Amino acid sequence: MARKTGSHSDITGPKVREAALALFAQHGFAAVSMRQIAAEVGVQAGALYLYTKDKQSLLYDLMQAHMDDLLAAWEVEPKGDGALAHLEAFARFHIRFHLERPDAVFIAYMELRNLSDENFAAIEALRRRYEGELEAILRAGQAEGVITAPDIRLTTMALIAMLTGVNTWYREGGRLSRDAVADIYWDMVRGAVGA
Amino acid sequence: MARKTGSHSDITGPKVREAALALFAQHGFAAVSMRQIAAEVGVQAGALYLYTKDKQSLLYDLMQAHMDDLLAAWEVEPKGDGALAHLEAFARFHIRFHLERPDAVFIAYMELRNLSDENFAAIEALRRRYEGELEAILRAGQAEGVITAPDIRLTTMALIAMLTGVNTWYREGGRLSRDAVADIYWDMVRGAVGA
DNA sequence: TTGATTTGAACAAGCGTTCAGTTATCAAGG
DNA sequence: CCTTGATAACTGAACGCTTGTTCAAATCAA
Repeated sequence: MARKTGSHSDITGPKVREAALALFAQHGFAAVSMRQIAAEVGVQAGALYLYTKDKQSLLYDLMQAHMDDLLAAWEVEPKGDGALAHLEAFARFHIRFHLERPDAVFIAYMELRNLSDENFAAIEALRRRYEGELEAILRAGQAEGVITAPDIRLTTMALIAMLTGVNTWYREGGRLSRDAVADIYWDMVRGAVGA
Repeated sequence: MARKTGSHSDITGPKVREAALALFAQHGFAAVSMRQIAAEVGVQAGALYLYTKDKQSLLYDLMQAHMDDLLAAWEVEPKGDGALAHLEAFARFHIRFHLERPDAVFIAYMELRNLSDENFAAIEALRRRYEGELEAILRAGQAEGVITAPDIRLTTMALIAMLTGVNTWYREGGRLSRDAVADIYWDMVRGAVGA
């Protein structure tokens, strides 16, 4: 039976994932060794295998948890009435959510090629589900006649790239607050879809 | 005196860079070994060191060559009259140039963290020069009163992210031709800057 | 005492890089 | 046209180190 209090595994487990997340984001999955992760946690390399099957699973678990968080958070996000309000909610949500966890976002975009085939397929499916959310909003907007876009699928990809791009340059404590950035990006999104 | 014809180094040198480009793009810099590159070229690992100082320089040379190509190609690109024509030229050029060399683009975006500090600074400087080109166009457009953007620097980053994003989903022989994609993206760019 | 947790050493394999030695290629001389 | 000598191009083995992973033994908390 698992120990309730004072159990180290309840502490070490999360610490392993946190350390792996930070190190993978900084140096890249392939460039980080299990010994580096272990050192960050304060443990010997062998102990990591009590918390992960292998290095590949460690990466996959991080990415999967991130995508699950993303989809779950969007599901409960207030969305307002009408396609345009829906679109604004999505843009603001996307920027906020991604700026709150830059390491996980970085890994989810950069380390796809280090996943095994099955793991890659699983993550890709989650990503497509998220893209599908935006795509549905745009189609609704088209049906309502509040947006004009010649190719919804293309617009979806363009908007996601633009919004995710914030992570590449935004620095905490910089010129603009997150809300100010979201305001400006929402304006650009609206313009791009002709609304 | 260097031999003129039949010299293998004139062939092997480029082959090394081509193989490294393809392998780095597919698996990532850190995940590719010198022996893998050598095998792709059809040579033993030691022979690579006749063509590159070390693995790090190989990466840097690829990225530098790519950025130089980019800046040189934009310099000679016909740009039309007025800021709006200029902006359209940039958008179409960016998409075309990037779609023509997806491997180099991928590496230039994904492997920055595997560069040494000096090499990173050098590549970043080139990237900023390119971003500066777009930024200057947007400022001119603002001065001419043909675009409306509350923050030019932000708009620059947003547009570049959106345009570069094409590389993540475009597949040769897909639904849309490159020109069709460029048409649609140019429409979105124009909308995003309120023109 | 029990069982979860961690150590520390070991494993075979692979890493980037170097270098003495071998092979291939061309220019010059006969 | 053939041989020779020079050198560019490359091999193959070796260097010291690091890699992911396993596991018997030690340590720890309850």
